[in-house]
Amino acid sequence: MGNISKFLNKIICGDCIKILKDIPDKSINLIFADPPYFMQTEGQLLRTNGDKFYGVEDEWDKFSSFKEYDDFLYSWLLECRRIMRDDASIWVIGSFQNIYRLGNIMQNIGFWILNDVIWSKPNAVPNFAGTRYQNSHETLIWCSKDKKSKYTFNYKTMKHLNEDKQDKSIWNIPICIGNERLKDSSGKKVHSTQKPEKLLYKVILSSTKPNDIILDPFFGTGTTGTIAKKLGRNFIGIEQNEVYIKEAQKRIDNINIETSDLYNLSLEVKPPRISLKDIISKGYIKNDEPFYNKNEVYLCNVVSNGYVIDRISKEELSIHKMAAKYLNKSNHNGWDYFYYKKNDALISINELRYEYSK
Amino acid sequence: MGNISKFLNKIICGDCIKILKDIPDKSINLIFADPPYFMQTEGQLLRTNGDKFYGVEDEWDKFSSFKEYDDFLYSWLLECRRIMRDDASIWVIGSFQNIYRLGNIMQNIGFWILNDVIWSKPNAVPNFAGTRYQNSHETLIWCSKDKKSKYTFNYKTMKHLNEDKQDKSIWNIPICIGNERLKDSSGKKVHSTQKPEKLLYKVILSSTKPNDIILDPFFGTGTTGTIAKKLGRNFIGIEQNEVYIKEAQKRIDNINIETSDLYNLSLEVKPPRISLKDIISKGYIKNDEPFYNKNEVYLCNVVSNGYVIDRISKEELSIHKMAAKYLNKSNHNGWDYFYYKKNDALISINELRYEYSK
DNA sequence: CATTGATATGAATCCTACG
DNA sequence: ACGTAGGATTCATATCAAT
Repeated sequence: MGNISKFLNKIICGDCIKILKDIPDKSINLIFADPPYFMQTEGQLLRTNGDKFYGVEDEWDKFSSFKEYDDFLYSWLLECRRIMRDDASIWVIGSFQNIYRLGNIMQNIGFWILNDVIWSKPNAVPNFAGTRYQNSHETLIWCSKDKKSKYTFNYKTMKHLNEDKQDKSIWNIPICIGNERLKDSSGKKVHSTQKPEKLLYKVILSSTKPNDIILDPFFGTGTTGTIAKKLGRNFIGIEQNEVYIKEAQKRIDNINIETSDLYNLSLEVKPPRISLKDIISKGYIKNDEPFYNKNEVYLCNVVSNGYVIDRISKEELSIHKMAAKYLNKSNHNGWDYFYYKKNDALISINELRYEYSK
Repeated sequence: MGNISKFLNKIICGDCIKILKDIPDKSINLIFADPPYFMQTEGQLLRTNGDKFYGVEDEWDKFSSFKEYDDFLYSWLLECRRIMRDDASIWVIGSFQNIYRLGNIMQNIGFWILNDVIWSKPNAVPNFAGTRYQNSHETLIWCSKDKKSKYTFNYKTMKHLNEDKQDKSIWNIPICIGNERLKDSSGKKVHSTQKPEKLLYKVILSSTKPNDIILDPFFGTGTTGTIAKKLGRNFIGIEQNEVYIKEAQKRIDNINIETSDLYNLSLEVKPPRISLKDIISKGYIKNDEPFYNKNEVYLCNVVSNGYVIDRISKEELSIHKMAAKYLNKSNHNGWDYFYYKKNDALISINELRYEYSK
């Protein structure tokens, strides 16, 4: 055990579980894990023209049984949980072959599922033999440390990037091909399962803050580190394969942060928590000030205790309850609803909050 | 134990596990199960959108841990496996709260996952609090009885219904609303998680044959039975709630089979398995007959053993291997490739198979 | 240079009847 | 049970050659 700083923005070579044991307790903000899927394939698969299909034939994906695979998952997931800060969260990715092992074990350990997210692949490999539905997605599971723990979710950022609509649990992202796909000098793919950058953008952007520490126990060719750096986050990578590490390091070193347009994106500023009473007492608005709706209909007046009083019924309520009443709803944000007049111009009372807090 | 026929097209009222025990071994072609799930936040057993599940007087409400819920799943899934024919398959549906329990147990029991299918809901309920991604999908898991067992998949039917493209593991289907949604006399929905008919169409149409027996252990308001009847399949429903049973029975009785255009769809006809040798011996084509490609290029001649001999090299191969050779591929369907001449007209040899088998 | 067409390829639990 | 041979089967996209 020691200080976390010596691990920052490094790729550590070696066995994932052994290295995780060196990381201090509660030191990590986010974990992204893309473990071996334990694809139980036999023989070889031919394309419809008779060519061989090259899927995952790597040694790192071989396990003898579910038991052995489950034990492996328990080992690193337990370590992950230990090193997570109490307000950290964890993402894992898998496919139908392994995701029901992963999700089950994560629940057993005490992780609390926040979402399962479907990575929909528009250009997935077809089912050559026509024997099943084309498997055109993978599944991510996103968990907080336990049921009651806090976590980061940059809701507004994700909404903004989704054409101002609440982002959904299905993400349509092409598989990693073309220039983004790392290839060796002979043109062969370096890693059989390199993840697309867009996938990691969404994961990291939605569930971390700038300068957070993101750990990836199966670093591969470093998509997690690449995006962490582009978004101004710190990463820690763990990987056994030296070829992958070399390629990942080169890839990360080549990043020019200046060109990343998402780096300075900050939509998560929350309005200052100030009461109407504070605003009155500081003289930003006077007692008895008339309040209007956006259509300039005069509705109520300010009371010195921070409530408003209805023009006709003389009922006193908070701005939120009063706005809800006018809208015949059970609640509504009063800051967005009421306006006051200054030199005959209609001004949202919401602006007072920001003025006051300056 | 007894004959299966007494259960056919009936809704049986009572405890799912008890009733399953009465069903004979290996008698069912397909199981569709939409089980209740234990929602930890409420401490109650709920269906996949929040509807309370009505168990045998408090019995189901006592799930206080994953252990108890898992035991419940094991119980009925083991019975399901017993009553499945060796070439049967099973679908289950769930959401992130329970699907990782379900999938894990199904694998542990020995079921073999064929696909997991995502039901993408374009009109899902938004996340009002803005604390997570909108949960806009549910997950179905489709399994054969074990790794080596056969199963029905009507590939061509599904392709035909998907604009002649191979159907995918993500299905975009609106949640059940409008006229399809059953409502009681006061206009309240009868069942809060009634599944859309389109979902069951895809399940049943893709993985059963006409007259197959489909069992649904959590029948609810009978969408499974409704679609089974419309598609000329038999159903067996198990349900505890008498209100649901009454509505389901009414719904099924009202079906007019004539209105279903999918009832007579039969795209799964396979070409007759006949060898070229048979065709020669019956005189449909004569020894030494010249074969051409579709561009009328003379390539090879028929040999009496059912092979063809290349015009120039004199190499003898099966029609498939020879077609592949001409196309510089490792294999190809010879029936589609070769033509012969009759009265100067170029005719596909494929037609001979159908003529012969008439 | 733009357009068209051929070729390559990506986390895959990918055939089946018959002897 | 196992091997063999017949014969059924592919989608989206990037790249590169040809027009």
